[in-house]
Amino acid sequence: MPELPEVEVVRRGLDAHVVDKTITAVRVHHPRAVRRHEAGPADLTARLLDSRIVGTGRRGKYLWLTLDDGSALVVHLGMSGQMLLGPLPREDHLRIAALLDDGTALSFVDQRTFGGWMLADLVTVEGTDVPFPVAHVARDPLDPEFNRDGVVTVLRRKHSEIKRQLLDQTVVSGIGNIYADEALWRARVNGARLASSLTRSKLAEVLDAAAEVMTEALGQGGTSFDSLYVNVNGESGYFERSLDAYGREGEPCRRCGAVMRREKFMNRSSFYCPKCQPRPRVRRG
DNA sequence: ATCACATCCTGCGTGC
DNA sequence: TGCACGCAGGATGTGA
Repeated sequence: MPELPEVEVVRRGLDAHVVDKTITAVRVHHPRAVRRHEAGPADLTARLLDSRIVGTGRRGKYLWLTLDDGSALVVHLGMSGQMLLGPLPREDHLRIAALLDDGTALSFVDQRTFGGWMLADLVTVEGTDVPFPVAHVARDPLDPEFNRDGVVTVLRRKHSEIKRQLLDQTVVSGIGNIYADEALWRARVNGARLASSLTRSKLAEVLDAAAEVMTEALGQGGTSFDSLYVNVNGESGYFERSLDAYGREGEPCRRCGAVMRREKFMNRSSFYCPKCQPRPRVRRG
C-alpha cells in the first residue's frame, strides 16, 4: 500500500528516467483512471502529447511530473497503482500508457483503480509551488520545511484521536495506516487517545517517530505486502520484515513481549501493544 | 465549522 | 466444487 516512502521511491525512479523526455503518444485504457481530470480523457491526452517532462515533485502521497508548459501531470497511486517504465506491459490492469521519445513506455497499472492521473496548473502555497489538486495537502514529515511544532499545535487543538489525525492529509501528509501504527508503537501511544490529552512533547515524539520510520523505509525501498506495489523499475520493496506493529496480531511485542492486539478503528485494522500503548481509560471523553 | 462514516474497487482468503 | 462474504485502505462526498 503506497504511503510516502513508496511514493518517493517511485518519484526517484521517474526522476532518473523521464526528465527531458517528450511524450509522443498517450492512450487512456480506462476512464476511471482519469476521473479526476475534469476536462476528460481526450483533453488529457491532447495536452500531454508533445509535452516535455522537465522535473518531478512529491508531497505526501501525491507525485507529479512537471511539464514544459508549466503544468503538472499529477499522479496518485491509490491502493494499488504502479508507474512502470519499459516495454508496454501486457497487463489486464493497464489503465493509461504514454510513449516517450526514447522508445520506452510510461504505463499506469492499477488493479483497484483508486489511483489516477490528472493535469493541473501549479499554484504557490506558503512559498512552495504545488499542483492545484495538491494545494490542500499539508507538508509531510520529510519536507525540509515541515513545521513539526506547528503540527503539534494543530493536533492539540482538534477534538479527535491521534491516529485519526495522523491519517488526515490536511494535518500532516504521507502517513497511511501502516506507518501510523508504526509511529504510535515507537512513541508508545495508543491511537485512540485524544491528541488534546497528550503533551506537546509526546506529540512531537509521535511525529519524530513517523519521520524516522518513513526515512528507514525509504532507505530500504519502501514497504510492500503483496505484488500490487512494485517500484518504477518493477522491483518490490521489502521493508515489511522491519515492521514492529502493523500485521503483528498475536505476536509478542518486540519491546516488552506482551501479545500484540488488533482492533477495528475507522473501518481499518489497528495493531498495538496493550502494555506499551494502553488504551485510554475513558473512550471519547 | 467540525467531525465521522460510507463509498469506490478488485483479488484473495475463508467458511459453508 | 462453487459461491458468498469479509477484508485490504486513500481520498472524497455526504450527513450529522
